[in-house]
Amino acid sequence: MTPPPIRADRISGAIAGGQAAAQSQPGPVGQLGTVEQPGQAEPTAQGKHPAAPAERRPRQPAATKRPAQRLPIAKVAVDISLSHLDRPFDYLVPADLDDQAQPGARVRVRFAGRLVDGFVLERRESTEHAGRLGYLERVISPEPVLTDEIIDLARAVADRYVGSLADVLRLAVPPRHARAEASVADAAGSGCAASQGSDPLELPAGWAAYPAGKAFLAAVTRGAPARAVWQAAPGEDWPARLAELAGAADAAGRGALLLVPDARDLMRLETALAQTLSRDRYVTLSADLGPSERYKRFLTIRRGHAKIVAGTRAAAFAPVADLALVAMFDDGDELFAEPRAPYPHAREVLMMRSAAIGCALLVGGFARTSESQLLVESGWAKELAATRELVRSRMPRIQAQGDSYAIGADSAASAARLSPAAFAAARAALQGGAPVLVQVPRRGYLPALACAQCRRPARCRRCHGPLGVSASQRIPTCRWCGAPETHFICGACGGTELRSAGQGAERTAEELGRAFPGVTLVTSAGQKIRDTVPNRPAIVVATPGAEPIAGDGYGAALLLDGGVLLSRPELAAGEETLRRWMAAAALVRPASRGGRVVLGVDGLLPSAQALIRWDPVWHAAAELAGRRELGFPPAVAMASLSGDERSVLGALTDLEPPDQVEVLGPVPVDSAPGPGRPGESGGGESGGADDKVRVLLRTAASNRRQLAAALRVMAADRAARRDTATPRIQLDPSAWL
DNA sequence: TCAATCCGTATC
DNA sequence: ATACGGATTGAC
Repeated sequence: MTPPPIRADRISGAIAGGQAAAQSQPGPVGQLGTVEQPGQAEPTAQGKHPAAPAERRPRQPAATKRPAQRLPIAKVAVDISLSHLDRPFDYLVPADLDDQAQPGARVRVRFAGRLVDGFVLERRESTEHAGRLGYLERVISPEPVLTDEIIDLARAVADRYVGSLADVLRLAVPPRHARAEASVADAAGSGCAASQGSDPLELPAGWAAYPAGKAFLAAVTRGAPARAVWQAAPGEDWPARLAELAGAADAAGRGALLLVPDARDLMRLETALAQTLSRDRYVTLSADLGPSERYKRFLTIRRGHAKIVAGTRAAAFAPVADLALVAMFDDGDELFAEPRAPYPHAREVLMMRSAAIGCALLVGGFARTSESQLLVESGWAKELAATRELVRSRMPRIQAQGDSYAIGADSAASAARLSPAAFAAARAALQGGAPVLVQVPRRGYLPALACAQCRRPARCRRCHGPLGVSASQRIPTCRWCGAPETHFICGACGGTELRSAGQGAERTAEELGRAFPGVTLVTSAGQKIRDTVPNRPAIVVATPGAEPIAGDGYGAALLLDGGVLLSRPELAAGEETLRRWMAAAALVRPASRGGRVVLGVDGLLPSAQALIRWDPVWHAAAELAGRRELGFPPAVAMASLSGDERSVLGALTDLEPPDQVEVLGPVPVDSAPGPGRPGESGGGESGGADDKVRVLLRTAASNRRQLAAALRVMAADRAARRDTATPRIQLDPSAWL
């Protein structure tokens, strides 16, 4: 794809230097043989150094090294993250490595005097490099782990997120495991026809429930580049739906890539795939497989043995052959955001991939993200949602009960801080022989500020960033632009009082146990997560994302402490809350079979309204409209520069931004959590040494490429200089403080 | 006049 | 990051 931009002055400098050094003209291969061999290079001054006595090491006899007859040049991507070195370098392929050094192979090369790893990107007949070429040092493995498609994809992702190709390739290619390499059969079974595959003419009932479902399934069968945003109906067996699409691709002899947030969802999907496809047709891929198994499966995919791949976020780069479909479920899950540089989001990777190769794309979930909504509104993707009638027939009865619990009445309920409605719904379900799901929020949210009157997150009046109070400040301050707020007025209700949000609300399983004596109590949270619960009366306490599946659906779900979720300062708090509620409510039986959901917040809140009406599209449209108005992603493009003050301010000075870029900050941010670096500075005299700051750059979405390009030039420029650190650059970061 | 050192720059 | 080249400085 597009090569990284390089400053003109650097290019001319390189050419001038090269010409001065080069004796032989850059030219056809035949002349390359005349290039001076390493062994004949004039001796350096090393032998005269007093500390190192004359030690003339006879180097490898040069005569044996000759370039390969055909395509003697290898373009190599070296494993170096520095952005000014983020381009291919040419090496000579020694004749004896000719067979092995094929495109996609891992190699080792001498680069700036050091041996570094790299990948052969392509073989060429000639070079454009004016200087002297070195030879490939060795081929680590002839296994072509990279395909042209993945190389292009990785380059595009690196450009999009202002990262280096090396960084993206580290995400895309699992570490090599030699034993695994030997154990995977070699025969590329490209010829094998679809094994069983469902008959494409017989439409599965599942997709037929969606007006556009048939058309989408047919498009996948046909290999057409259809793009859809899917809102799963309540109670939907989404793994089965994804498996059906994969089956359609398989029946057509094509590949499919299905992504889910975590290993637990992957297990469910694998179970569904097993019911649709024979075992040798698909492979699952996740980080928790361990290095050997992970690499083994990667090779299985690369060698074309399995063309249906299901996995977690890193599988977005899996080298699946002949893709007809890329799909993901629950795209709002934060696990789809890669935490390592350059922080690509799997949704974006799949979008880029489908656009590049012209395959179908499906982004789905029970809820809808602002990002998906933008895809629909911009016309890039079509809507794939069930009719209102079908939704109504499948959804449970949902009511909101405010967050004023237990007005005197039932002492058992009040002990568990359950509202009477919640208590009644739970009791009815248990009496009907069904399990009850109780969703409680995870602990440990950051303290933030909310309007005391309406409890919405308090926003900065200048840039609409979240207000917070840190330990050092007394005055509420914007976490984005740093503006202090002394006279808060709530933009939503006009309230002027602030309260802290996100404190307190913790409910334990024991409390609930006391409220329902004699009922089986199950918890699913943190490390001990339950996958399923039997169809028997039980109280199932789970944190969001850890809800077990109930075979016949839950009789009721109590969604507690939504207020805590809603008042989180994150940009997507409302959206995220609805996503979690819907994921839980989707596990409950339809109202016609007695299914009930009780929501522990004020029913007038937009997120509550969206749940009660099961209308995630309405919510997403409103959310996106709001973000347009306030200038939030994904309506705009944002870049975050963070690091120590010197690097951030320096980067800001060096940056030549395109027009219409707004700079927010810099503001101090709490130093990143995680393993701290000991021994950074010796004299701990001034506490300001590790101060981290951040600036946000905001511009129109249509300006994103230009902003990314300008950031890349800045980063390359600073990396090339000594003594100038580059801050961490994140484009459209998905986590907001 | 030579060598040790400092900068700046490229890294195939 | 290093490693190299060219310029600069310092001592004979």
